[in-house]
Amino acid sequence: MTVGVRHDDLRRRNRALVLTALRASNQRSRTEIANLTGLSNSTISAITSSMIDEGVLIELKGNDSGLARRGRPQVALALNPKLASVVAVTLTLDHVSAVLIDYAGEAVDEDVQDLATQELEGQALIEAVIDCVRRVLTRQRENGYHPSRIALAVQGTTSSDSSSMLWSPITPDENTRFAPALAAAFGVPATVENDCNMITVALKWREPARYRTDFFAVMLSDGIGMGLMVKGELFSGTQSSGGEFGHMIHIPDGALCRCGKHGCIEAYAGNYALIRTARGGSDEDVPGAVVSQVEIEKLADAARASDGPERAAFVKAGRAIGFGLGSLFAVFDPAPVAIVGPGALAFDILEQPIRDAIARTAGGKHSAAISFETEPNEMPLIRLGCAMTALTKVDAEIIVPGLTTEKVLKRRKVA
Amino acid sequence: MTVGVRHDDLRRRNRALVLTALRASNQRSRTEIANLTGLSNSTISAITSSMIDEGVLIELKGNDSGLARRGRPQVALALNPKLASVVAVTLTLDHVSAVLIDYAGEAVDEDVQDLATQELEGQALIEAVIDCVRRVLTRQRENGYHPSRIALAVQGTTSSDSSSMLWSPITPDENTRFAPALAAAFGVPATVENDCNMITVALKWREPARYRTDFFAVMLSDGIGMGLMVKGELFSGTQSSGGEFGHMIHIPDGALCRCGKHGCIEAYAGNYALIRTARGGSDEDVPGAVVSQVEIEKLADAARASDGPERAAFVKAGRAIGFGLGSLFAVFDPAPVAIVGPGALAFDILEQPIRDAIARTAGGKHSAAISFETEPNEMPLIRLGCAMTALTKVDAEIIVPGLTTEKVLKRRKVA
DNA sequence: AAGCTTTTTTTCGAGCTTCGAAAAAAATAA
DNA sequence: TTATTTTTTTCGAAGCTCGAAAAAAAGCTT
Repeated sequence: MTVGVRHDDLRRRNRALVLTALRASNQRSRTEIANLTGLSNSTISAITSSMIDEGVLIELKGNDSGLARRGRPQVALALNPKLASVVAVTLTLDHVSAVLIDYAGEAVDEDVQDLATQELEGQALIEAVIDCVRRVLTRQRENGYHPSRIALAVQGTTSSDSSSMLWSPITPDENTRFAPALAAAFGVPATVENDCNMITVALKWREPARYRTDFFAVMLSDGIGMGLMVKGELFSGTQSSGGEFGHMIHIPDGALCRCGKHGCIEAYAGNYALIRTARGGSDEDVPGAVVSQVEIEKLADAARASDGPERAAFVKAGRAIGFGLGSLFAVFDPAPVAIVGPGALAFDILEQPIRDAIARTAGGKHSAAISFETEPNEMPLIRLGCAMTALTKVDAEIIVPGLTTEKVLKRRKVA
Repeated sequence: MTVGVRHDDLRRRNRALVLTALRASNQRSRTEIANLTGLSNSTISAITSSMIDEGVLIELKGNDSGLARRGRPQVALALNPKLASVVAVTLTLDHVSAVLIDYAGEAVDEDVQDLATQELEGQALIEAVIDCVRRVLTRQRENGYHPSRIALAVQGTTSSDSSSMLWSPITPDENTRFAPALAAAFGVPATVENDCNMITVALKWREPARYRTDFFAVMLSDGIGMGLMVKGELFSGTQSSGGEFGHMIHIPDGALCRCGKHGCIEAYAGNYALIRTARGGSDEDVPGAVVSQVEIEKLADAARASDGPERAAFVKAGRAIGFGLGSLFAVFDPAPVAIVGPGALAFDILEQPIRDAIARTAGGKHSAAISFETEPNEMPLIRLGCAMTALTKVDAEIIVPGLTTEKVLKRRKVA
């Protein structure tokens, strides 16, 4: 049963609203916040003034945005970048990167490292990630940054409690418990999230006009991932990160997938599948090593040039993706689709087969109306999603009224 | 942007909590409600006493539940059945029924009518539904029932604003705008909902222990429907009722479906598909008329008796359902499944093929652990779901503090 | 049967919070 | 320098929840 609403919950909620308004756009005046939230000016005044005292917000002075109007000028409020910081870590095939981000969402410093992820056992992988984070932190310690959270994004399935990477294509190890290890190493809470989910979160922050309430983010790379935004909320699985679009079944008992099962969408549309098909391999050929981006680009160029086996491979892939989307649309209803990742570079070849397939499904009733946007470079999105996920959690601690920021931060240190 | 929380929202929320607690179990004392909601005894006392004044709640006196304990006895509170009423209407193939339900959720009177739905145009169908409702109401008017809402459940897709039936197998008409017509005829708000969604809602009310937060309700009948409960909320589509499990693609460009597309799950597992397959028809045969339940029972008996074409038909159907569930599990993660409707009577033949197929998918990792419960009789569930949906909406009007119940009811009359 | 114990329910004052109105502040316009 | 306009703060009123205390309503004891 949901628990009753007490009096301080009210203040907490409204503090959260103020924080959200400022996260969505770097700076806002009290009056703007009042209009945005529907709360009265006096309430916003009370809330912001206590948040300024706590060091959560700062006034941006001497910041007249050009136009000089009559009347007392609005004074812009902003999140205090020095209040806290978080580390957004991204672990992909052969690379790990850690970015230190201040409370206002600006990147402070970054460390990128090559890593033979496929040859690293779980513990070694964890340590490599920790090292990467440590490098940024030692470099920035003198500047007074003590991050209060670490968010890691990985390719692969993660647990719904954000503690473990359950399975990933980038390493043989299973159920790697990143979160506890990172938490222990740095004395702050840590989470592991699925990369596609982070992309989905990021799209909403970056382009709220286009990606508002309902959309699908499909990641085309070696594997096929997906993130779903449904009714304005990230839709994750009930037990895991969910959204394993690549492992919906395209052809029952069909082509061999990297996951060991047969007929998954990925077994037709993943990079390895494209290569397998284009080179005339059998559907039963065991998925090979990870394909370089250059190779896929060559394949795409060949497909564009002539109607040979390369083009057939892309058509087969598009067909798998299209029928999969059609099935999804039957359950969720049609919604805009963002095609993210390297595969977006070949979307010109994929689009028609995808649309043709969707049109052959009941779910794709209005297939022509479905919008596809492409975004080949997924890394900035993953980082943004990670950063916003972590910062939103910091916000959740800060909104507790009566608890001064120092207390919040101290509590973190102890934990 | 979410709107700020004002002071009276607080009271409204807590009133809602009290109402929910009483809806979930017929009667509860103030102390029980306080413990359940986490609110203080004084608050519950204040809220319930004003709700009693408003006529929303009543005290059940002289109702000592046997055990005589020391101390002042708890006095049971209950929803006042006379406060309001709703009509739950169910429109299925060849039948329409309307049940008058009091505010406490008890059925008062019912009208059932045979109806040649497949031969009725939209307007005639609407009028038949209106007539059915009118019969119950005129019969009960002398007893002082003036329902404040009408909820209609139909087989088929409905719009997400609950105003129209977009498509249904029971009638050739499309986009039948039931809700405005019912609202106009009776002067109260009306909604149209998908039957499977109502079943899903009902399962949660009826067996909260088993069907709590995440489960799938699959309806096996002439068509294949589904309702999803995800994280404790009914999951409906963004534009329509969604959850069109039957029209996820099983075999791309496969068997001809009733919807006109090819390869839908329904084209293998719907009643018409079972008959088509068992009788050695081609996958391209146009789906025939609606199959009687008797005929399907005969088919099931034949399948049980010997390993002939009938059993092959059920295996093919189970395989389609299983692969579909596997794809769903990839997106939502595995969850309990309730098999509802006439098809549940043949579940003994279907279960093994379903489990076999699920086990062949990545989503069905733990296929053996997935629980299936069967419930052949769907009508009571549809009605319960309808009733609870309507009553919950009545609750939402009643919780507005300061607005006396008379005002709420008067407002309804005017509207 | 009267008083005691136990449990539930109500009453009452304190402490928050939000709101509207009025006041104060800070700029431009005249 | 004064008037005007707009933003922000201040202040009192009203509403809500809470804890403590009081009242109510039963069984238990002697």
